[in-house]
Amino acid sequence: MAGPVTLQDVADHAGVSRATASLVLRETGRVSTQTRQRVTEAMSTLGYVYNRGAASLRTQTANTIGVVVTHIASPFFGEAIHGLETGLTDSGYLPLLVNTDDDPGRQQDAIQKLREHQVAGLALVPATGTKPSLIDQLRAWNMEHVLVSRYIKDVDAPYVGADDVVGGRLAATHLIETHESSSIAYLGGLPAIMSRTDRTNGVKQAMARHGLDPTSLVDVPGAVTGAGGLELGQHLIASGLPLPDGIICHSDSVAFGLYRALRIHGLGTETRVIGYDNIGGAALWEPPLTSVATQGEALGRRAARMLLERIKEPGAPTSIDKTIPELAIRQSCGCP
Amino acid sequence: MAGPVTLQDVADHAGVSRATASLVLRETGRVSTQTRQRVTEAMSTLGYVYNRGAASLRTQTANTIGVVVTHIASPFFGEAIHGLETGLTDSGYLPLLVNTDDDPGRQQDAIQKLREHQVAGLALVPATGTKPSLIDQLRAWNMEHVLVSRYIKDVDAPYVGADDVVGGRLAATHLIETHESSSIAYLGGLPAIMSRTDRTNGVKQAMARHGLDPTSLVDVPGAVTGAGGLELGQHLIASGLPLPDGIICHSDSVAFGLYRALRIHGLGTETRVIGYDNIGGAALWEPPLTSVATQGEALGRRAARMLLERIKEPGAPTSIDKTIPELAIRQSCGCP
DNA sequence: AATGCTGGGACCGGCGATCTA
DNA sequence: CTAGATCGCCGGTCCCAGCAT
Repeated sequence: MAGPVTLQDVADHAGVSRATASLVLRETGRVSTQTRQRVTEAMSTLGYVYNRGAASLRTQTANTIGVVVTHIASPFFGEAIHGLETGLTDSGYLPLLVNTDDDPGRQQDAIQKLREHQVAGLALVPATGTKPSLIDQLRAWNMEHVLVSRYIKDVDAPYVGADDVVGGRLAATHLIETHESSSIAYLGGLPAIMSRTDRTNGVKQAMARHGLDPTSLVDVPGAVTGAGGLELGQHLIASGLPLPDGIICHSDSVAFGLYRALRIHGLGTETRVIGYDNIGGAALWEPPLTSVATQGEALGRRAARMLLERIKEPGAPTSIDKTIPELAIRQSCGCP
Repeated sequence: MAGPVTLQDVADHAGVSRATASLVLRETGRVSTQTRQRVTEAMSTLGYVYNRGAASLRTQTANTIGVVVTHIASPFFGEAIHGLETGLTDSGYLPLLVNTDDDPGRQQDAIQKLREHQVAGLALVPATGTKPSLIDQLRAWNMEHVLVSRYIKDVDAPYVGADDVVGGRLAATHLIETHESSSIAYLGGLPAIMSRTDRTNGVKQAMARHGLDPTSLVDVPGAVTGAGGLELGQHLIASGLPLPDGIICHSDSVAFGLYRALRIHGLGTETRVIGYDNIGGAALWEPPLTSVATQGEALGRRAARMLLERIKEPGAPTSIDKTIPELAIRQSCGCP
């Protein structure tokens, strides 16, 4: 009646010792078929449930992974988390999920908590303003970790993400080569994050290669959300300056917001727009949104794989996995 | 060097017993200020980390909650998970997240795993085809649970969701009263889920009340995704029948897909559309999408609250929390 | 004698090195 | 050499006894 069924109960019921029951449980060691069967039977008749916490305590290993994310509800991170979850559970791990709302303080608290839970590793989308010392801490704590989708300047840490320089270049090159854009804007994204710097650098590279002045890039940082895109779009229009020929948005959501702003002012078809991440909704947008495909779900799966490899091989050198994105060309860029 | 710092190490360093150190840790019992300080100091100089697993083993209580979801990356569940995570972490709990892809088998596996982790409770979006016996099991296992956003027919279980009958009625009433729709379709959503039945019933109620034949409802079940909406929309158009005056979609994503289908055939403004859930992107859509607001994030927070209450008071009677949704009126329904 | 603090040691539920028949 | 048993251990928690005031 009272308390859970323990391995001792199973052993008693089967007339063997705890140790033997444990061997049966883990399908290891040498146990006769008869004994094995008796134990297995006892387990099911008693309704035994393995206590992973007790085992973890003894073996000093956990099968949980901390997943710390800045914006749990954003479409892109939704896809990335999906891939991460798949990769982890496929290997018998379980993610402990925490949202930081991009606040380094909450991030620190979260990591502390996860440490108390003795997670086997940490997949981290670092909040803007994360100090390099965090990585030093993680290393000092022997906490295996992988940064996902955002990295920290001049810090040597395992990383999985898209190659954002290429992403920016791809988008700009298409606008310039195919659509003869001569003035370009980059809209949205917090200025402090490296992926934004990389992308704008990629854009500038493309501009320079095609004889455009890179300093002419209209660089408008801001939130990464749809609301952010709307606001930035309103600003851009209200500035009174002529609209850039091509606008590259920091995310598809920003592009959606931008379109709302354009439409409010009857400018829905006045410029060419490219989004970023190619989330599921991009293809349904009107006009169907051309977007730099970073493949969130695959990215999440790769992050899981890298993290699990590092857990298996703790001494491994830090590896960087920057996938080359592709441009999903649709109509918002002006293509027919 | 070897192994983690334990409470014993802290006690030794501070010159007290483990028990005393433990009292300091938990800020309970009577410990002199001096002793407390010495212990606290020892903890920080040694870099002590609380081992929650060990504590959980002894106290037979966990502070993790299983969160089992059908579609981790869908915008609506993203918002709901966000609220859930907020509610849980605010109370010192941590969510163990598992995705089922709407597969009851994977769901069963997931719950088994979570049981082995001795989670304190379970927030479950039941996969379609979940048998009522699952709830019996949960009860027999003394596993506190709350169903989120989907419930199971004729099963008495704690539930947090929107009142879908009202939701359906709200949408249909608006189409009929304000826009004089006389033919209505309900698009998307798996036929087996109760929330869909509730919504279509609400729609039929509204039709009957306004002198329309409820059996004339064009009922088109299907996937809840944007791709699903696109496919169903294509079908609807290809059927050659005249387009219904008003189309209520099972989710905003379905509505997005439907619009793509309409636009492919140049019918983008030929009917009135209402979505469901009012996700963040609905307001940005062209035309801005009228949608039944179920408030995913608040729903998640309420689910967390109910679950935590049940954990605190295990004997409590099952409560049902059906929030009355509101209609977020924009332009897709034909409003100016 | 009562009160306030601290120490000893038995747990929780598995694991695994060592030992026995 | 094999099937199986013994028992201490992982790192906290908490009851109970002890000791100082």
